[in-house]
Amino acid sequence: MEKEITIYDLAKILALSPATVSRALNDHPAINAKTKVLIAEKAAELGYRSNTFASHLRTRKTNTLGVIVPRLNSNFMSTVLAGMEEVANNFGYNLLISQSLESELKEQANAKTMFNSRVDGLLVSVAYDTDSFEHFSTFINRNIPVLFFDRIMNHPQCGAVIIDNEQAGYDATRHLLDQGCRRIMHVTGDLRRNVYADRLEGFKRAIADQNLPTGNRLVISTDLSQEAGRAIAEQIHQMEEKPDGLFIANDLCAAICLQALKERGYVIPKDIAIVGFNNDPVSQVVSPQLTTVFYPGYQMGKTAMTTMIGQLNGTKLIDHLEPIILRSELIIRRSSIRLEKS
Amino acid sequence: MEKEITIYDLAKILALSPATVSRALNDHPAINAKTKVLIAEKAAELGYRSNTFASHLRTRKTNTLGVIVPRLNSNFMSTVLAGMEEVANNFGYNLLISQSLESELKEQANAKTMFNSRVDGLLVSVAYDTDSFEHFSTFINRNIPVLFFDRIMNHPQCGAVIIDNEQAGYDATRHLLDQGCRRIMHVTGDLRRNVYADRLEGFKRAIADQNLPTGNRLVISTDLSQEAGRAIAEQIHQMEEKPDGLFIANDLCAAICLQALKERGYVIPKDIAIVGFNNDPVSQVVSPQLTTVFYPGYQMGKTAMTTMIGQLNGTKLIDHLEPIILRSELIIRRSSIRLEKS
DNA sequence: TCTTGTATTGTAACCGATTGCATTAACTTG
DNA sequence: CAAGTTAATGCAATCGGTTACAATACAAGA
Repeated sequence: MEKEITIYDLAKILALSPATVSRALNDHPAINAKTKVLIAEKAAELGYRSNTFASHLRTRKTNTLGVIVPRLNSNFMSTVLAGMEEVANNFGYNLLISQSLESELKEQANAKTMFNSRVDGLLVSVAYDTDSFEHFSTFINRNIPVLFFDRIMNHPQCGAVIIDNEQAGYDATRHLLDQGCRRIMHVTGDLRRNVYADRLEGFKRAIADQNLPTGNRLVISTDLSQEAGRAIAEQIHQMEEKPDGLFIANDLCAAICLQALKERGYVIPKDIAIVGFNNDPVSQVVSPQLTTVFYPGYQMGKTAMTTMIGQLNGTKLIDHLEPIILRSELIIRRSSIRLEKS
Repeated sequence: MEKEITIYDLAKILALSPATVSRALNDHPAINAKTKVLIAEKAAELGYRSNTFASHLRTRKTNTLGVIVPRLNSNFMSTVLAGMEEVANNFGYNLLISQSLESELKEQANAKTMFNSRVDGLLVSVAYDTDSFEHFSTFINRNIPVLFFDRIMNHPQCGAVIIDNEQAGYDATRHLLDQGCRRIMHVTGDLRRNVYADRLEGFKRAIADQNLPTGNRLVISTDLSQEAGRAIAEQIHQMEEKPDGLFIANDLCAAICLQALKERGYVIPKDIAIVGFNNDPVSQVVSPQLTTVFYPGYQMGKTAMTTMIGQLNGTKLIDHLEPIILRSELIIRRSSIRLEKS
């Protein structure tokens, strides 16, 4: 079990040439079926494993895909990754995963690492504060496919997998309106990110549909952190005209806010109805349980990876790059129910 | 920006030999400082990037480390990974991350992939149901270092980074006892895993210290899932002699259980005091907030990675493999406070 | 001046798999 | 039976760095 054995060893033992061994192992049609079996058996017996570096060096393919996400520690992201991994594994691809920790700088560094590792493709959900596209152009210029998911950048040569955030924002807001809310506040993230900008659009459309004022006074852009949740509660507490509905674009932030509001004596949902986003486990743990939007993470991961691999194999056309839109769904729980169903 | 340039190109342009270029780029001492600068500048100018495969093929090192974790989607794990990534990046290592999803089979498949990718080292937190060590021996046999963290396997040739779970279990239980609990139930995971077995030991020691019976009737082994949390609440509800304290080895499970108990009319902590484990964000979102044990995830990731890289560089002795024990800390919150401090 | 030492650079053989271009053997066909 | 096919295998160059072992140049010491 010590020395690594190569196709040359196999060739020598079987009195064949390395070329034949190589072809046999790759199931090349020109090789006799019996020879293939013979070689395969010997390879298994001796514990042969292909040296991927020699192979990559020669073929100029790494069978490795890079994935850059803002953070790993959300239920959503790790579910996405599980989906990606499943598909990637099935197709014999490895995943090089890294987190940008919501910083463009780190994201650039990660991209550079991926580039130097010569990934065959890159899947990205961009950081909070990313403005530049430059660290991705590097890939585009070398014809390495880049696919965005969830938090996307618009670029004609990049694919994208998303949910319909505008519609989800609309549905969430509409639900609050249906529950009788007339003064709805929306807490969102960085509006450079499509997910937040789109949800805001949906929010505005729902408000406008009811002929209510759509001013920006009730829209607050934060980093959606736990601290932000607390700060929002405090801010509401200080307001003269308090909102009666609250749509927060992140469950954990919403849950913390909900709790902080309760501590200040507000009754949820009577005083303020709340809707979150993502269907994170926390949404089921707060009381009252949080109404939220289900995000199909696993599906998103699978779809993104399938698309990427399809593109690499040339199965999918490279120029057909309409974003792929997955379905999300409003999950209604007690934090927003003010009217019993008639 | 199209063609990849190599050290041969650089050599030709600068009228030097490839060997000199290679050495210069690797900062070899034998190369004249001025030559180095010259080469470095030209390399930068032309956008040269080293072909890692050629390099790996020759050096038989991949500069890639494998990480296998049960799941990515816990606050704890992603924090650990962030710590690992930081250190790995600093030392120029890449990370190949995969999740076993708590299944030994998947873990074995992951290990195999890692092996075939020729990782220089492997960091593992083992799955729930892993019994066999075989998929790790493969590495040991080839002298590839394996380091366990958090959920470890005992093996003389493997390093380990853990917290003192026994002590943490003791502290948690002791706290409940100090709050007047006399009938404490412990909900734990698979006892083949050190983290759960050790916490149970601590639990038993604390109970025994008070001369209370340490029978196993009040110890329940589950998968610590959300469903398990609900099931436990139901089970307690059915019991004749109900516990007055509950120590659950996982925050999310504990939070769900707490809520389910509340729904059945129990008052927390008056009827039942509850302590969780991990200091997951959910612990701050339930009400009352959950007493828990802080787990130094980031630190654990950094320590594990530093140890691994030290071993690879030969800085650390390979046979000095005492487990490294990090400090954890009981965080007391309202879910367990029955006696005001005197 | 000749020898020895030091600093710097070059030569060429690897690492292990892949693949275009033969080559050989076996089989058809006229 | 010769010529032409087809099937199976081999030869050798290639991918791009790395590194043991020279080779060269120049300075210092004898």
